[in-house]
Amino acid sequence: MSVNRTPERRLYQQVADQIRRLIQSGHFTLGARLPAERELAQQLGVSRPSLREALIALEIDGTVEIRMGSGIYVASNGEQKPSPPAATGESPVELMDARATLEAAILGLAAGRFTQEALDELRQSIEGMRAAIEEGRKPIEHDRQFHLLIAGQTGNGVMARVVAELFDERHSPISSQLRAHFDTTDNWRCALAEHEAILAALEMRDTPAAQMRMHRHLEESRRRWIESEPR
Amino acid sequence: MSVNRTPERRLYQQVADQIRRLIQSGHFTLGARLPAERELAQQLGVSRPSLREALIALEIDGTVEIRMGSGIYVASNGEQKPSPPAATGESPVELMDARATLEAAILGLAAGRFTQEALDELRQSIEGMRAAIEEGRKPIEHDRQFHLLIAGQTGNGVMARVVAELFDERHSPISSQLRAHFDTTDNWRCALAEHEAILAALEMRDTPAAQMRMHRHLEESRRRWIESEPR
DNA sequence: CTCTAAAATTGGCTTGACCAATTCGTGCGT
DNA sequence: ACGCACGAATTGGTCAAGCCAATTTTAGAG
Repeated sequence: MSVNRTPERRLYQQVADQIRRLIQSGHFTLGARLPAERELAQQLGVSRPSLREALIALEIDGTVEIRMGSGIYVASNGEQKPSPPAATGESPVELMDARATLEAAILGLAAGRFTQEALDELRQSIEGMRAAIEEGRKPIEHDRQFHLLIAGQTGNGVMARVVAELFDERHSPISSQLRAHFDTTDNWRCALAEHEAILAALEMRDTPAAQMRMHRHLEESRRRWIESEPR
Repeated sequence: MSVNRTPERRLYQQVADQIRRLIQSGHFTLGARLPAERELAQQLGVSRPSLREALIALEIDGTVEIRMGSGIYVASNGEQKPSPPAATGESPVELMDARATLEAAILGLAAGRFTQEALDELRQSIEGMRAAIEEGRKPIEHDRQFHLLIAGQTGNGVMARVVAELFDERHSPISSQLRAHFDTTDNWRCALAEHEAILAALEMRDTPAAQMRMHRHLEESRRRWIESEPR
């Protein structure tokens, strides 16, 4: 059962795939211990360092569990990570709805923590956005900064990361290319006005209003996105 | 700039983290080529096979791009996949706080959409969890199913994916390994009771109570996780 | 039958070597 | 002076062998 080597992929990837196939086919059962490194390398016809590289890939994706001195075990059900997240199959509607719900909740947490300095940073982001629009540029970075400044006020890196990831999905190079005509000056002006409304609510310490406005901003952004969809 | 070796983690993980830190600090800029393998191994004070193992981890998570004969390049913006939480310095506290806020918000959206069938599925998940606990097994899959059934009620794939990803970070193979003694039967019984309380609130159509209980469940889970941290 | 210690087995990491792909430098021709 | 081709150098890919450390297994003594 040697590895069928092909030049297109690195050997560790091919070995890792071979081991995954052996697990999926039942040759190695869940929870069972694999042959020792030296034995498995020999069976697969590769060197021990190459096998170790493959095992690292399998450890990272949760397929196996490696215990020094004991052996390599097929991870039990539930420890394997799901397939890498891909925005394929997920519509812009779902993405923007999720952002609306999640960012409104995050804003609710962050609202009580805004210092004057943080409000000033939001103001600067808005002014930068305004200047970019007037120069005919796309203020994507200012848009991103605005959302991340808010998420950052929670002091929670996980929330900030989730907001950043969802924002980047909204503005991934592929989705941006497919909707180049979406980024009109009028649409950015609308977004700017919505950011200003959010900041005004924060300055008034009106958390419910800020949340409602953030929710509305993202629903409006969704509408602008959908309406730009080619027909 | 040698790697500060610690016995708790594999050397390749420590080397990969060190390289990530060098990138984040600007020592290696985006798009730039890293020193050659032999040079970098020497700088970090490890062997070349150990460095290669680290590079595989970095290749898998999208941090670097490896080109045979040419070199190792820091992936440009947009190519980097989200980092595993341990690598980004995100604490379990932040992860669980984020889950508490986000899943309570998602539950608020989902609460009005629960059919009797969906409530029955939640009940089945709880019964399966109870049976697993009584058999001395870790009901991780039932735990995951419970949270994903709720997120799935929103009909929004993005929300479901975010919940799944955050759940899997909580239960990644690495974090599970480091806290093997966390998964006690008593702790799982507490989690089961909390799941039951959430379901009871949903059955009573009491959305605020369901949200409050979900929030409390995840804060309790965080407390159980933190208290299991070795001192 | 139990316990302890040694041996064996296992993974972790290193050194060193050779192969293959890419890049760079040099020399020659136009 | 520029372009092209070829060889050298540099780069990553893979391998063999060895030693260290943790865990498991086995054998012997009580």
